[in-house]
Amino acid sequence: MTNRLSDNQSQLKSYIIPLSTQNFFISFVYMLSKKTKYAIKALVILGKNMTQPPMQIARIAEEEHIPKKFLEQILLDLRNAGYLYSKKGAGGGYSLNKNPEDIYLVDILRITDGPIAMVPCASLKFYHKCEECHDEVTCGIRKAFIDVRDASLKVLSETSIANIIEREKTSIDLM
Amino acid sequence: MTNRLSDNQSQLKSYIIPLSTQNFFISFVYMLSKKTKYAIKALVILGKNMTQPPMQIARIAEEEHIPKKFLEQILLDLRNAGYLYSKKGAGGGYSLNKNPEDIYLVDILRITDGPIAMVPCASLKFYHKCEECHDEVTCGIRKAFIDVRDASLKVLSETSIANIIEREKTSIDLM
DNA sequence: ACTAAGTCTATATACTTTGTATATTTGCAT
DNA sequence: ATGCAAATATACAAAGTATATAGACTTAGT
Repeated sequence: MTNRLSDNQSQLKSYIIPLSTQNFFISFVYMLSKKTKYAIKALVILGKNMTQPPMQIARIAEEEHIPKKFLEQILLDLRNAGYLYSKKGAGGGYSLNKNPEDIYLVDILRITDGPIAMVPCASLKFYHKCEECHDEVTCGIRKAFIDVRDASLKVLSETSIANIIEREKTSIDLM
Repeated sequence: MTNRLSDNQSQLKSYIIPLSTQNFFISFVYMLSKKTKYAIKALVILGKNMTQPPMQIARIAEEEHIPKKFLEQILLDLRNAGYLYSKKGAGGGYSLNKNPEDIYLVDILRITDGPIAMVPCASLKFYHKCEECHDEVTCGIRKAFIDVRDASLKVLSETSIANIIEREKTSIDLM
């Protein structure tokens, strides 16, 4: 095993490819959707608005640079999930239906983007079988991504809208 | 703040929406791409093949039910990144260029899917500014997702192809 | 020289997200 | 009661991306 390796290692030299021919199209798609970003932003701004009358979609859209019609749909989802209160008619608008301390990132993500796990077979709330999978019970990939899910789930379940608002008061330069 | 809340709470009842009208189109897109899944599978099968001669693309494709032409591109990426050794001509094929113990999920993801973080402004290797961001230094969302990134990064940096192969020998029913 | 493999570039297809348009409903204010 | 302000609902258009396929080229073994 190891002699094969060192053999390969030495032969590799002739296979070094110049950077210019590498594929630079990076996929950013498994990242947070704009929908989710907008949702968090709306909840944050409404969380800061707790003592005020309901805030209109138009105003949130303007302040956060979100397309109004798109935001409407997002707020509707959050409302149907019980996180927002809405009032129609003149003087109407949206406000939080829970305390900012009680709205966690994990809840929002599940409403707007769906599963937290990176593979469907590792999802708690949106589980479904991977098509290509030979045997899910022994699948090592699945096990690895269950661990990943647990790690990110922990953070997402501990971070509330209130936390985010609180943290906006301090600066960071750490990365 | 709290009296407004309880007020909202009581008014909510009239706003309960039947499930049937809710949006059931769940986004599965920020999940692992097929490209990455195929990459991991290929590395795993090659990891089990360490003592054998190079394995042909066609064979990997067949065993793992991966479209051959698509797999070609993926293996090429992995090879250009130094993880695979390839040999042309008769008797050619692919083999690992590192020990399975030394190939980590985080490396593979960065080659095939790009960033680990869920927002570009929280990415270590693929950082770029969020367009919509007012002030990155105080952004609470960014801070939260730096924490998420660190959590999943830890697991992805600890899990190697060898770990995955090892774990395939045991069953789990835990979720 | 022939054949078996990987390499490279371009392009087609399908699917999602993102954003827009239009019509409708609800409720406040006068 | 009427008009206006706001949310609700549904459908659809636009843009972008992943996924897959095609074909010509290069390299190496026999």
